[in-house]
Amino acid sequence: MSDTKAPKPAATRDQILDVAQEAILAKGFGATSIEELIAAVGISKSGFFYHFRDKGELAKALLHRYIAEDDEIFDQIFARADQLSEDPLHSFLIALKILAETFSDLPNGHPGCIVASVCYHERLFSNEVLEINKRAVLGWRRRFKARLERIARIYPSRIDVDLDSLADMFSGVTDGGIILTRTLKDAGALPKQIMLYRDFVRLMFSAPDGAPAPK
Amino acid sequence: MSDTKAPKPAATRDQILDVAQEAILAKGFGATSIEELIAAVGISKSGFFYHFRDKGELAKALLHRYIAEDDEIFDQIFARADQLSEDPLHSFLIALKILAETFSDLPNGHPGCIVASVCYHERLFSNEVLEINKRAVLGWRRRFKARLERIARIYPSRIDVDLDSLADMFSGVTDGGIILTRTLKDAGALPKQIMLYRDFVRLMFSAPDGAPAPK
DNA sequence: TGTACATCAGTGAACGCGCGTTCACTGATGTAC
DNA sequence: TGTACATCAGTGAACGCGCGTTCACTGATGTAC
Repeated sequence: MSDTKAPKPAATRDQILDVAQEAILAKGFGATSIEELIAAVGISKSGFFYHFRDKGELAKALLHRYIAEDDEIFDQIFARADQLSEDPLHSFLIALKILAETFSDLPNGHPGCIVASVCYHERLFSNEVLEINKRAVLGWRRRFKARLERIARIYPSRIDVDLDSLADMFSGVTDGGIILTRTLKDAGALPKQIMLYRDFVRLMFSAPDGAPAPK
Repeated sequence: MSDTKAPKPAATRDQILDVAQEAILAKGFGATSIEELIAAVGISKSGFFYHFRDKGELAKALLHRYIAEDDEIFDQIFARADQLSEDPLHSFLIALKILAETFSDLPNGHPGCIVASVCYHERLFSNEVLEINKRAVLGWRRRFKARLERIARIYPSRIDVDLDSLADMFSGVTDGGIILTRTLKDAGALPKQIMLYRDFVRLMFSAPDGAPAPK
């Protein structure tokens, strides 16, 4: 169930996951064959089935890895933002800025979101995988909602808003921004969308004169 | 090149497109077989190839149809909103409300966006199809930007914002909202996200006291 | 009105390839005593 | 230190099925004269 942390990095397995992720984000799960993965990694087909019982287990492992990496990025960025400001609103705005810059630095734009890919292939996956996907989005909601609640406790909001939805909006804007970036072939689209989300939060919790102000 | 409008509705062709759209949004293009489509429609495989030269042409036709239907919905909703208010901001806010309600009325949530699906299968498609996809997003940008410009001419904006990106944000929030709806299995997620986008626009162009006000 | 031909909307059979999966096996390394 | 066994990280061959595509053909309807 849980990914046991191997002491050795199991390089081959990770290589399979790497090429699988790239291929799946560009062609979809159904159009990505085991054959092409092993050709890229340089192992035999049986080598693949040594690491994964079947193709579905590859999907599950990919999703687990993606979510874990994502969580780590958020942990780091929020920790850094908290170092830079103790004010919850300012820290949140800093974190969003860092995030936008992080995405800006990817030369070809964000490579794509596995969670979004899974959701557009849902009939191919077991309920277990779909549940993992759902829990990932709920995890991001929890993370962002906690920040927004700390802000709302200090700053009066200019409008009445459901913090669950506002937290979800980050995931939505990001996944939507990735689609914009890929469709328009414009690496700048995603960071701009995140900065707009940031503008929204700033505007919502700012004093009427436009500048965010503590109570 | 252009879809010639057949006088007869060519029922079989549309049936193929219907079942193809449903399957592709749920499993992806690569995992959707011609075999299953003809089984659902009740024709032979050769019948399929009478209507579409190959599988790629099916994708192109699907995308064309989706974009055309989408444009028609926007035309109708914006026309209705313009009937209800002559003020560009109020009309825009009304249109977004109607849109959110339209999506709310879909009992199982939005069935999915073909443009997003294509973007997550880009390596499966010709440059021609990817260009059609891009033009669709640019078309939505143009449509929303025109509205936003009319608003910005009358209402002072509380923050400096790029109207292209703000227009794109609608597409992004919608595509992101669809992913939220599907992943969380919560039909309400998409309308809530659209209402948040609406809040953002309202807040941005409102007078400092919170209520939108003409100049 | 009759006849010839064209077009429309398909059918049926066959093709070769690549897919995911299984199975019996293997050589290198690790562990117990 | 030597030996026996277990585990790890794979190999190689074979499987049967379903895939997209092609080809020659067909019966019903439309059009020209």
